[in-house]
Amino acid sequence: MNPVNLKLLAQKLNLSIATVSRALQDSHEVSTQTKERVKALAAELNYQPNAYASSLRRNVSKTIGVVIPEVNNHFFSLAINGIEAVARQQGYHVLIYLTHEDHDREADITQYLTGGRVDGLLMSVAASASQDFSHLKKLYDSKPAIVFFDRVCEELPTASVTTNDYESGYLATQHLIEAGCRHIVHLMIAGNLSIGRMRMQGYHAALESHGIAFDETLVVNGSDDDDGNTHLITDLLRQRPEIDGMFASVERLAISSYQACQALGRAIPADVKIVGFSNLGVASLLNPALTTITQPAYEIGREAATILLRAIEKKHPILPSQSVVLNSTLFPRRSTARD
Amino acid sequence: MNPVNLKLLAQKLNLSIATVSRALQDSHEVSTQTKERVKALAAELNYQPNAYASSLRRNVSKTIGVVIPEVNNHFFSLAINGIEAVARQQGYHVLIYLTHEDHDREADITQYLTGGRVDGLLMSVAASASQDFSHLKKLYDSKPAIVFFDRVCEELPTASVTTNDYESGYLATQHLIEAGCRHIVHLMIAGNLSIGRMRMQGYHAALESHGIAFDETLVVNGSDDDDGNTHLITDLLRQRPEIDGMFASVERLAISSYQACQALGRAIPADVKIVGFSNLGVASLLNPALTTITQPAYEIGREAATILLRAIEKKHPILPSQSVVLNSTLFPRRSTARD
DNA sequence: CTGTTAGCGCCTTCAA
DNA sequence: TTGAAGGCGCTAACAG
Repeated sequence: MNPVNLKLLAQKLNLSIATVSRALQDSHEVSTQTKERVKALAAELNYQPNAYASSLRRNVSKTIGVVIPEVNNHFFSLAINGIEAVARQQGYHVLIYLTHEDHDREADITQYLTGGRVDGLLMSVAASASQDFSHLKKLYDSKPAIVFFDRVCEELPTASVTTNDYESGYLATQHLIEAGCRHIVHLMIAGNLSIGRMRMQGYHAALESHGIAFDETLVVNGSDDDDGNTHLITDLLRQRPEIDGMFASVERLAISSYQACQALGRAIPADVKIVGFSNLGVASLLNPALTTITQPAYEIGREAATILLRAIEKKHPILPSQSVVLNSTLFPRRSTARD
Repeated sequence: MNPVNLKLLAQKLNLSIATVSRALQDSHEVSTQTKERVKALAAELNYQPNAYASSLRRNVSKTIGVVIPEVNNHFFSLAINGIEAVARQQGYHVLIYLTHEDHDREADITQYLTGGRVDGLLMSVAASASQDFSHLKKLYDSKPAIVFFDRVCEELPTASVTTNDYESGYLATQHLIEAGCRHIVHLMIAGNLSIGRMRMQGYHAALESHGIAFDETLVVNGSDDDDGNTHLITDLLRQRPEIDGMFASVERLAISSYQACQALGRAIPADVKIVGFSNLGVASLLNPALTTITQPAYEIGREAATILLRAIEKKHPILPSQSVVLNSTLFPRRSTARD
């Protein structure tokens, strides 16, 4: 299969490569006729410019990278949808990398990404126990624009798109308190995540302002082992029958908490009330009492991509002041066909 | 920020670019000492080869593309997980493109992809009404290796990774029949999909072999509008009170069917029994009666990526005979902590 | 309006 | 074992 490149087109048309190139870019300095001729042949031969040659020459790749912990997670899926929509609209390609919450993997990935492969990066950091962000700093120094979303690395002076996590945590907890709960478990994901801290602080503050003592033993650190989490919660519920409420700061923990209650035969919401983060429409179907907090995941993706691409196009650096905080939707009931 | 490239390294080391290049590739024809020197400096300056220059020169990109309808869908999320795992392990990058079930969009995307941007392509075709695969044929002729997964374009002589859809459809329907159902709705996604046809044929055959007449009016073609689907099903259930079973060939239709029953106050499984494809663990939590068929999505992704990358690496063409059919898991109950 | 030329950064003959 | 040179395909000066 002989390659269809500018040289071939030029030969067939008795033109120079440069003219063909210009014609295909609708340059003003090419006669309308030759433009037509060139484009006609290009279409006929199904010419497609070599992206790598072009990237090499112009030093831009029209490609962004998305680095996230998992894709098998409704929040990130929806975010990718938003990212892809914006990228596509602006002619950008999207490379995807999954860290699986692994710090070393994340470091590996960011390492590769310093090679000019991407013009910019959208990132949600892995929930590693370590506080070591040296790989991110290296990446940041190297070149590409970075915008964080949801899970932020606060040590880099760049923009981020997040949700009102503190407030959500506060309201979720307050909701439980107002519903009569006095012994509220906080289910959070292990690791050192900005969002985890914020939600935790909201939980803490809500307890305090309602005169309920913070009980450290009611805080559960989940892992990425769902069954393990369910066991953890089941055991806690068994040992502490006074528990009457749970605030799950991650979707899968909300589901685990639901399963734990089922396993023990404790009724929801009669015995235990649950409020959980969930970006999955179905979760609220599980039980009308499983109150949910939904993040605007798609919009987060769109917003983050928009900020990033704007900066790339205009060659502006990205400043922390461009950060955006969106609001989660609290306590919606998923409408059924009959509402 | 001055770029760290071979030239720079060569200058600093008083070596030629060629030697530096060879040293970094562990070429046999470079002395151990200079290799050390080169690598040391490269590490110190955090040298990262320019991927585009390399791709241009070697005419391989170490990049594969994944073209799927949606990412916000457990099946595809899981598949991507599998794909990414294999790709990463073999040093490949993954570009992602979403068609949103739109034929024109799919054509656009495949058009871009003929430019040598990817060495290969994993694809699950959009559920368009049209039978027009000319864009795929063009792509196929152009160069990159293609492996289809789940949703196949049967007109291209390449490999695919699918599941036993006919059998699943048959067994699902048989399950309902054996449970006493006589008026079984088939909920399928609109469009011209290989998997839809296979599952439909299974449904059809099961009815036939159990002496139940096929009733065309019990086949519902859903769209990608979930609420619309729920309404559609609700209306059907209202008009045809004799309906006692539903087979949903897509996850979201399973959920819609559940919601429709709820809306009408029809008990599951007492009044209506449902069997549905679902790759989402939670779905079976909805109701123990919502029996599920689960595809090995992660393995499908792994398998498809493995076939593709093997072909790329060995520069073998991909043959239809390399196709793989994996088995879905039928009727599992998601185990709870207490099982 | 069109052609010539000079690279982008890298790899790979060929020659020393 | 190393260096010099050419070129992957494309773009962007600079000439004409």
